[in-house]
Amino acid sequence: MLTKPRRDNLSTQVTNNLGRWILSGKAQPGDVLPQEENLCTQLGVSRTVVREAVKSLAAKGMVDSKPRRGTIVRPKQTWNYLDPQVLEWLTQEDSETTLPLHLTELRKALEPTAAELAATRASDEDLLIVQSAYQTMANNTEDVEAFLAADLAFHIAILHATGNPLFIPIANVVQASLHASLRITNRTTKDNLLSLPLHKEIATALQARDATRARQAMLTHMEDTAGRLGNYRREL
Amino acid sequence: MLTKPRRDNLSTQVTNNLGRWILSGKAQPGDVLPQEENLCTQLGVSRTVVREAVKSLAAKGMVDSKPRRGTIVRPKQTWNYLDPQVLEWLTQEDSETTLPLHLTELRKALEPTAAELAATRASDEDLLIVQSAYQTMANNTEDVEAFLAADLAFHIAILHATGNPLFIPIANVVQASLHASLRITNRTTKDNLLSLPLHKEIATALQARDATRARQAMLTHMEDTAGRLGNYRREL
DNA sequence: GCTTTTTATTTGTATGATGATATTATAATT
DNA sequence: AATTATAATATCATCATACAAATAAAAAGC
Repeated sequence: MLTKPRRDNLSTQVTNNLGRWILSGKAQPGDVLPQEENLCTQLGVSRTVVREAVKSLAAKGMVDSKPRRGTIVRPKQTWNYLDPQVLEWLTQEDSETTLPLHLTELRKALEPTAAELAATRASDEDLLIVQSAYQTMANNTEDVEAFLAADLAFHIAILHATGNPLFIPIANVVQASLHASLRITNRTTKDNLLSLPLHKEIATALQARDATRARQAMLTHMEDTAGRLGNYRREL
Repeated sequence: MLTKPRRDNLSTQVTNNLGRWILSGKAQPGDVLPQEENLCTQLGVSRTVVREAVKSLAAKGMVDSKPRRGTIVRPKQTWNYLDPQVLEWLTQEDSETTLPLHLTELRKALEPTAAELAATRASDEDLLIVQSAYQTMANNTEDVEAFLAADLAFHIAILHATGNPLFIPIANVVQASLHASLRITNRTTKDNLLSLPLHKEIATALQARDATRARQAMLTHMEDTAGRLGNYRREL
């Protein structure tokens, strides 16, 4: 079974180009982007496409357009860093350095609380999904890709089980973090075996609806992740 | 000095319309939006405008367009709940009920850690901004609007001082939370006087670069906020 | 029944024209 | 000379139209 190539449409491609361009720092906050017509000729697309791409970036808080003045890059404070595409662009620029640390830092702040909330609020169905994700992890310790996919599903299920929709976008952070773990730290089968019991403890605490224990278990997991990242960095 | 009315451009207006429409639940995940041409006639705008608005919503993870199938509302898991506009739309739907609780919950998870990180990493300039925001609060206890604006600046300064850009978008949550506090709980001058010392303690801890104390001070503040919200809800 | 081909529908892209608006430059006024 | 009012202009904003491409559904072929 093949996944269709189905390349992105033009405005998506241009959005990616411009997004990466900005994230790379080649266009700094305050800078004016080339005007529409120039972008058209430079990229070889119509104004329609350029405008739709710029609108997408504007929706992510990255640019702002006005007649006569042009389209400027907004200050970084307004960028939606938790947007999946922004994280992706950021990964391609920053993956070797501080991004993994920052991702882990945010997870450490949030996921223990998420686990705590989930322990008291999760529906039986939520717990089933957590359990099932854990099983998939356990069954795929040999396959790094499949393991990490299940790992992501595990954490997403917990975020979802908080019953607080505002926790949902943190899934993007988890995904970026796991992605970094795959790309940066040469993740091995052994890593999977080490992190498995940490997840089991989380799942068990949730099943027992023990909020304190769930928080602690998640915190342990996060500290392990941070620690492994630190080891990797020390090896450089 | 007047701020110009300067009404939003059409595509922004249409984005707001559609965004609110979806957040209100009148279009559920999986539903197909009216096709472009129909939206044009219904809203009395050109296809250009409709398409740019849809692209903005797509950038926030809320819809997805495909030829022949149309534009569908994506599952809520992909919505960027931390986007300022999404939060605004959400406020207009949900402000009376659970949203303020959810906002506070997220803040409680994040801001104590932010304060902890800020205590060790803040630049002298960062601390100056925190201090200055506190002063503005202290000078404006009588003016609820001005006080809350300074309150927001205070918390944003701390998020910024973490040195971790991923914490920045949480500013949107703080803003929505304070906005709710203004609209929902009939915030008074007395509330300002009560929350002032809590902020002072945070600022002092940061100044002393005492991470543990900063975390604790912020946690106390968050619990106070949550408590006040609880009191309000009990009065209903 | 299954696969392949055709068809119809909807979004995707291109282009040209016109409108609105913010900046800059100029002129008028004090 | 400084300030304010006016006009010019560059840029994005909007509209209208045409055609292309992609996809889901229907039809045809095996």
